[in-house]
Formats: sequence, C-alpha cells, structure tokens
Amino acid sequence: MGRFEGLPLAFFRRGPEEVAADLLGRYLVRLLDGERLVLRLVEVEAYLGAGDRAAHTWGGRRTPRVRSMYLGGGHAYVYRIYGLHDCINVVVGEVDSGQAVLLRAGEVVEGAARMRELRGLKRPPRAGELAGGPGRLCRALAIDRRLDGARLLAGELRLARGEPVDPRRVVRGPRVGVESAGEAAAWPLRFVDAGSREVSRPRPLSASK
DNA sequence: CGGAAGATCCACT
DNA sequence: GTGGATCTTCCGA
Repeated sequence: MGRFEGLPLAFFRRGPEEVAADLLGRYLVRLLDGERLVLRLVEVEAYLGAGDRAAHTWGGRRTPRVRSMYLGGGHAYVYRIYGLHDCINVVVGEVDSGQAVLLRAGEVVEGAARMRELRGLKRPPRAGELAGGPGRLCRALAIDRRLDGARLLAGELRLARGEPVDPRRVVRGPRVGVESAGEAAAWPLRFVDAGSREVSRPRPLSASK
C-alpha cells in the first residue's frame, strides 16, 4: 500500500461536499517524463450540479465542454478560463450527476524544482505562489485540456491517500469568483485547510472563536 | 452569427 | 489595488 497509490472508486462516488472535505490533505500525483510530482491539497470547492447556479452544469446543461462532468466520480473535468488558464475538477457522485470538486490550491510534497520550472518562476516561490490558485495548480503539474475526461484512479494523474485534514482544521466559506450566481454565491462550499499557508485569494474567516 | 462573460493571473502604480 | 490579457463557450436574435 504505497503512499502514492490511487484512491478507490468508492471515494469519488459520494456527494460533492463530502468528497470536497475529504480531499483536503490528500495527494494529487502527476507522473511526467518518469518524474513524480506531488501536491498536498489544501483548498477545494464543491459544485453541486443542476441545482447550483455557479456550476457549469447548472440547470442540467449538457454542452460539449462539460461532457466529462457527467462521466461519474473518478474522472477529470479540465476546462479553460479567460482564454488563458486551465482548471481541474475531480468529478464526483454517480454517472450523469454533473457534480465536481474544483482543485484550488496545494502544497508541494515532491518535485518542487520541476514545478517551479513549469510555473516559470525564477526565484523560490513565496507562500501560495507555486500552486495557490486553480490556474497555478494546473500549470505547476502540467495539467491541460488533454487530460479532460481522464480517469483519476491510477496512472499519470491520480489522487492518493495522504492524511485527511482534521475536520476541526477545515474552514468553509463562499466560493471564489461566483458572485453572479444568485443565492448559490453565498453557499459555503469552499473548503480550506486552515493550517496551510498556500491557500489562494481571500482567506476565509477562521471558524474558531 | 454576434456579443458578453468567464470557477484567473500577472505586471504595474 | 487596479486593469489588461486572451479566447473559448454559450445564449439569444
């Protein structure tokens, strides 16, 4: 049972909130030219499907872009935003549910030098600079739309065990960049490991106190 | 077929 | 803190 072995299918075939919370502390493993790059996930967001106005599958949309969001838990949904950046989601739930978890930030575990090179950083990255933000995370692991629809259970891109974050250390808050999603904009579907310095943008208020 | 917006990032002031 | 990049996707006419 290696540290970096893939998670089982059953892990992904649960609801988005449950999987999102459980993804914190897990490893995102990328094999590239025989090299292994590993991030420990510290920030994710749940997207609930047809009833979630912030989701790409809102209202049951089935456009070509979101085809992979209906493949069922354990697949990747990779899309391009602003014509520039790729973002990766872990598809969750049953086939056809259109639910996913966006991976927003991670801490480097293995392969720091290669990630820095992929990110085009000349100096050692400051906190959050290497893989803090969905676009940066993808760039650091050379994830692009060619991986849209890929299986995430084993192989060149997969999720692995790691150590789940203690629920008391998980902070929830509104998702980033979805202000125009009506009431869904306020839903606390962003999950952060409050002990990490690598979290992107607005740090949610601490739940404690 | 046109237009507007987008689950973002970076350089610059 | 602000604005520009850059282009795909989607919806309405």
